[in-house]
Amino acid sequence: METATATTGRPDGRRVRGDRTRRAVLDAAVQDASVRGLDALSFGALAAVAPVNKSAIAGLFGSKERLQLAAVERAREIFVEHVVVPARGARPGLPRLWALLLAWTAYSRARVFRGGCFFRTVEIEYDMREGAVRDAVVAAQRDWEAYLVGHVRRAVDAGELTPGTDPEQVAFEVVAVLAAANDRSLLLADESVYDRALTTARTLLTAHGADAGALVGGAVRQV
Amino acid sequence: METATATTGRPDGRRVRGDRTRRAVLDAAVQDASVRGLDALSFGALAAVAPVNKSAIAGLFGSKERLQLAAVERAREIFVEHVVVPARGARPGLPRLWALLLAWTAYSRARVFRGGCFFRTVEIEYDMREGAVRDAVVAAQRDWEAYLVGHVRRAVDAGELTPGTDPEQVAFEVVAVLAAANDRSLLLADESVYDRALTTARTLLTAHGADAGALVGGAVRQV
DNA sequence: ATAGTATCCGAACGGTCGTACACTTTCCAT
DNA sequence: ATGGAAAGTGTACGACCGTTCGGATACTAT
Repeated sequence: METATATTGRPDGRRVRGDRTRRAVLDAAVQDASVRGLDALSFGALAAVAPVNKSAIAGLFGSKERLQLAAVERAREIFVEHVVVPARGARPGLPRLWALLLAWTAYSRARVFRGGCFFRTVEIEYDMREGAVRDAVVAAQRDWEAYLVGHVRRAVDAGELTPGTDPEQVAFEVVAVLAAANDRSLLLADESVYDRALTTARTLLTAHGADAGALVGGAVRQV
Repeated sequence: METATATTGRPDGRRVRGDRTRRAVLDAAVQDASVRGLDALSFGALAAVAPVNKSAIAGLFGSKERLQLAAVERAREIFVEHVVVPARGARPGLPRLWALLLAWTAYSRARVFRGGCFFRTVEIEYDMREGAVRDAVVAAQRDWEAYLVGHVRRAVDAGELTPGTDPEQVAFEVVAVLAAANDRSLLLADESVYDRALTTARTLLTAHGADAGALVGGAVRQV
């Protein structure tokens, strides 16, 4: 994000304009990709909804792969904004973990991305490929799971879950339940799966020793 | 499958030849589609590995959509062969349900389809589209879940699970766990997720009242 | 004023795609 | 023997793809 000039501190009008265009294109790109995948992105199709034409977009991003990488990065921002940030109101450990579950279901349910969770679509799309795009998708997933594992570990250390509980096992279970809710709600147009998912998460966390009273609510509580 | 002539009962040599080619192309198509999706199928790419050329394949299937529909149908056959049939050795109800879990993990683990479970790939691909292909994918998923629900219901009726247990809730949980194992093993090249998945399934089924002794084994027992 | 840089346009390139059509070959029916 | 049906070949078409290039425009730096 180098929009300032070298000598004067003033922002470079050219780069400002470019960033604005890039941003507009990327916002369309992540929506498209959440539905049809990153492979289906095309400069031509994006130009049809962007304020610039095909070759401008191609020049702005350099190559299709760089566009795809930028889309993944933009999607990460949106994900953090809609899932991680809202859950920060809850204490680290089990409360935060549960808040993340609620925030994630709300994020998926609200169709922040038109095609449901952006990362669900692209993870499946790139799970058997090689290259920079796959690496970026894998990194995003690893970061998210590491974040979950961290809060599970804190929950175990704080005695909110049974001592000896495997944090990675619990993270796997959380991810599985959320993914299934997202996928099924899209494929079968069934909104009830979000409640099912939270029910399953309650069952599992309770089995891991969580106090049932801590796993309540269908909306994210602020602070 | 109308390969016999009208008058004599003998098979029509032309159709036999056509069916053989169709089958060869479809077997390549389902493998491709499990990796790159049904949209990425192309007559040209299939012709490169098939014993006939591009226009022959196009003529043989009529259109790309008909090829995609045939691929879904072929994938269903393969799925039944590798998951449903092996589990038939177990008694209906909870034993069958557990056998299906074991058979499914074995099927995913063995990469019967190169890109992991064919249906995982195409469900995500078509979850926000319309048309005959999507309808076929949805139908396959509904049939599979209905089959699971049936055995959960039998398990409840037989007292193998807690009375009052919601069969659809349990089926959702089973599907979620299996899907997550498949997806993660592909994306993160982590084979341990299959054990994690079975562990989670054990936790859930036990929470639903299943006897822990009935949920053992990492391989499918025959009869 | 001048040089240099970034955005954007318009046109063109080679390549792949799905589809269509005319044609030959193989096989069954009468 | 003759006609029809199906498989398979070869060619061609228009559409879209990613990428490249020359040039116009807007802005900054010196």
